[in-house]
Amino acid sequence: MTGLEEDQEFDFDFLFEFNQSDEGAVAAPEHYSYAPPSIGTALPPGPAHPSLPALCHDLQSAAPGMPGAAAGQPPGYGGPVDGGPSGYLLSSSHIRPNGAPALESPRIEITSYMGLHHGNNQFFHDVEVGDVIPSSKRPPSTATLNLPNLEAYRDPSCLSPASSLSSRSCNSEASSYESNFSYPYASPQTSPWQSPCVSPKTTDPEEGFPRGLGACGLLGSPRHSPSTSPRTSVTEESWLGARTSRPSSPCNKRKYGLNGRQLSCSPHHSPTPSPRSSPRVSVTDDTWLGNSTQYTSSAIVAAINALSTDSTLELGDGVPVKARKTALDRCPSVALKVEPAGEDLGATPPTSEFLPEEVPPFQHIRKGAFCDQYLSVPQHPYQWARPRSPTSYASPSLPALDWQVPSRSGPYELRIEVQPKPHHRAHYETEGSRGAVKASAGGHPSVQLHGYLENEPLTLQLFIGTADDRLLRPHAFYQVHRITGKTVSTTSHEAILSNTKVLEIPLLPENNMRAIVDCAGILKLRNSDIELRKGETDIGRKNTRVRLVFRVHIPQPNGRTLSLQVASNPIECSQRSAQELPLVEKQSAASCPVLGGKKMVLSGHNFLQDSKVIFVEKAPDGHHIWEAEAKTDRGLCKPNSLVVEIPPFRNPRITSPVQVSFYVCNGKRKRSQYQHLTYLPANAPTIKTEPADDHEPALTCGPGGQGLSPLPQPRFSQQLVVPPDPGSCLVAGFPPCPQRSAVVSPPPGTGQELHDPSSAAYGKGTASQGHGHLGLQRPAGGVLAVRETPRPVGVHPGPPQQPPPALLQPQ
DNA sequence: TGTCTGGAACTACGC
DNA sequence: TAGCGTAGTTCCAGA
Repeated sequence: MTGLEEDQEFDFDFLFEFNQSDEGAVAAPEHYSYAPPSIGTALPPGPAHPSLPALCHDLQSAAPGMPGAAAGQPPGYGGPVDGGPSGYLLSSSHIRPNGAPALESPRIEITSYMGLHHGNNQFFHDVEVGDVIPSSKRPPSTATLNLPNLEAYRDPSCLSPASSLSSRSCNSEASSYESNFSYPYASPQTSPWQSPCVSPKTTDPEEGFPRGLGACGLLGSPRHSPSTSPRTSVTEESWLGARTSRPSSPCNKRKYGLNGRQLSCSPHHSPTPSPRSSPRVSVTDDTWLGNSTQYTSSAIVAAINALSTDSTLELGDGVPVKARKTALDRCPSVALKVEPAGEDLGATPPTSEFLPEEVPPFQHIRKGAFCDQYLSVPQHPYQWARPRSPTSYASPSLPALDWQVPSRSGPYELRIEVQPKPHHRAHYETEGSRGAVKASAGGHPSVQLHGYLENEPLTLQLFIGTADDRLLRPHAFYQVHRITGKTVSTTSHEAILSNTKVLEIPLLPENNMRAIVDCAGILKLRNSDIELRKGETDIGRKNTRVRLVFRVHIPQPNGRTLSLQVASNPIECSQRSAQELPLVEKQSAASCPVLGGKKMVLSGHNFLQDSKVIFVEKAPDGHHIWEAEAKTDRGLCKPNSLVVEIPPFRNPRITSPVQVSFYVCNGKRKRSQYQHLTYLPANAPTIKTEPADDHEPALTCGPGGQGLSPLPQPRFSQQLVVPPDPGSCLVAGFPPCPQRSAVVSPPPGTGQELHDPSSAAYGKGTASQGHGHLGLQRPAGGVLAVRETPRPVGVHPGPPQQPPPALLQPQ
């Protein structure tokens, strides 16, 4: 039993409206910053209100009442961990913000992970769970989150035969470990860790295995190296036995129940146990091993997810548990070889630079676990240097990847200048790279940080995020893939944050803080591998849209760090979808008089003569209240353009704008994503609708303007919400906030120009969809950082809820 | 030779 | 339960 970051246990189950652009970012009137605990502790608890002064976004360490913070310990994951039981156990008197009694918190039992417990790790000298929670009170199954072993989440027998080293990236073989481990990464500005740098061709398990992992029995595994291509590794073949020339394609194909969950395991399922924990759910993944010092929030996220899903599932509520036989009986034979420090990129500070407490032993392990994925890139003038200010980036309070971070704050704005193409065929691990994501007009996407006048370079982080109706978060089935080669001009660097591969790209002042992202591809992970991860509830089937999510952390003079984030337009990554599904890139109108009749030109792909355009009005629960087929001008129909006549709305007497959706249908199951259009009252002044382009601001009546983006943005969750009454949507629970009418969509890729900081609060717009509840952080800068636990609220068993008073503000 | 890319075969799943 | 369509995954081949 080892210490577990208790900060994972905090349940940010407070529901706030949030403001997020359709770019997946949230505009912020104030700095979204991360401050030392001292700042946060000074913040009095209070209602989340946008008018509040800048609040410290420092969930982990800044929360008054949080043990770690109270103890005045240094910021870090260890802070809350040291807090003792309070972080784990929910007071029986604890009441959720919405008034609902909190469920008794499940406990998490962390199985000892041999070789990883180390006194130097701040995690491991903390209070152990076992010390806090009597074993008798621990649910035997539900709350027991096995520590991850090094088993891949995919069937080793289906290891990537990819010949491309570059394709063996994050979640290829090596990625299996990433799903279980995290490591602090080297960042030019932030990370005190050097870049993991291991020969991608390392194949010798024994040589490559970190010592600590050896304790897990992995060294004895007959399994092959994760970095060893099946095409080249005789050893692997020998271990795996003869593979068919065409391996049963979806080795772990799963049957989906009505709810998409696995009903049964195919007999063809790989005998290889799936990874035992979801990186997004398992405490063991994110927190236990990983983000020891930097991403406490991720740990919390993982814990919340784990408790809100896994626990529920395993508590016997009838929800099938996604699990296969675990890897207890077999471990992947992986080749993990730690390269000499500083090799990567030449300028990465060697590990030895760091104090022991900065680099817990398992960091080496972690690093080694992923070394295979790190490929050398051409030297670049920009050097990945040690962070100039440890306080600015060693902060553990950087937002987790699934936190909603604004794209603009103060003078700064992170903006996608060139959006990626709406289609990019992701490659599998078994394939070679399919190249970098490109821009529609050629070239590559570019991102620029505006308002930054310093001479210090920054790091642009890139990861693959979701593009569904829920809050932006790292995509479980896709990972960013670093592209290298002659055609790549941008230096990049890989890191793993909370089981998500992050590409780090320098933002250089000499380039006007602009980066051309020509080094980012997209790797597709097999659905079966991901879905079978413990606690993973997302399904990969037809979940093929992603977004590029860019982040930058800007050190502030006061020692805080300002984080900005912006997400690209959705990218369809499926080959089939790209070939068959209609895609609406642009629409010429974002609104229309209620009586309809207006012509609208749709631009996109895969339009057919018999394509239909269906307008629908959705109820909050998703049901269609109204449907109408628009008249299409077949004569003007082209594969990439479609002219339709907007049908009249069902109710011609509306008094306020009503947003509806529409999609192009090429036949059964061949529908485009929803686009949006706003019906205006007959007597309402006409809102001029200009031909849309990717940067055209949306109209003010909801995400209808999203239709201007190549793909519709999530309807409820990703927008910027400006409630008419700022407080009306801040009540606990899901308020009857007029989301649609109050939603303002910023122009794609440009942040939140329409954002009204004075009235906006960050909340969750997906309430009606019940996708999850919010975890809310109140940043010191006054901006509420919101995250969503992407799990159904209804089955939330109630993780230990110890909301930091200063961070979670019940209304 | 290695990478990128398009296409299609193969398999599993759902209806 | 078989057939069919759809979707995911893998492989092939050419640029």
